[in-house]
Amino acid sequence: MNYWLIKSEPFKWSWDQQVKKKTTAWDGVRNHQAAANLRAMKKGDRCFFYHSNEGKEIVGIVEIVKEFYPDPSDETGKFVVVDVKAVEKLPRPVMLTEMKQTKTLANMALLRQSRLSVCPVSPEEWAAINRLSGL
DNA sequence: GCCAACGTTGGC
DNA sequence: GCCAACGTTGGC
Repeated sequence: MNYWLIKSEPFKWSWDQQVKKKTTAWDGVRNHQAAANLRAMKKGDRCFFYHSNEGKEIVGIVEIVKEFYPDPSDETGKFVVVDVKAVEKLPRPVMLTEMKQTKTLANMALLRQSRLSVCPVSPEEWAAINRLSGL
């Protein structure tokens, strides 16, 4: 199983909305590197759900329930979506500042490339963040 | 509100 | 194909 992190501005789409709707298409990705990550996702993979701008923290975990297919909101037909389902809320959100202070996480794609909205997470990073959150 | 880091567009 | 100008994201 692979691990990922997906970002959303809570004003546009928040964790609470994700929980309420349960399963949704993760649409609107218009960056090729982020899209490549979406294409690499497999059913059953887990993703951290990160609130950008407002919050700047990981709040929950979602699971990939459907692998990539064309983004209905993209007229060019180049970009894709995956379906994600809310799995669990972190016992305690993990803030960006905490991640920056954690040595194991220094090389995280999230920290190195702040603009990338879909990033890979290594198993070590996944475990370290779970530890920070109290899971 | 500012700015760094990118990505994209368009003139040449 | 290069590069300047511009737009966007997201942290601070």
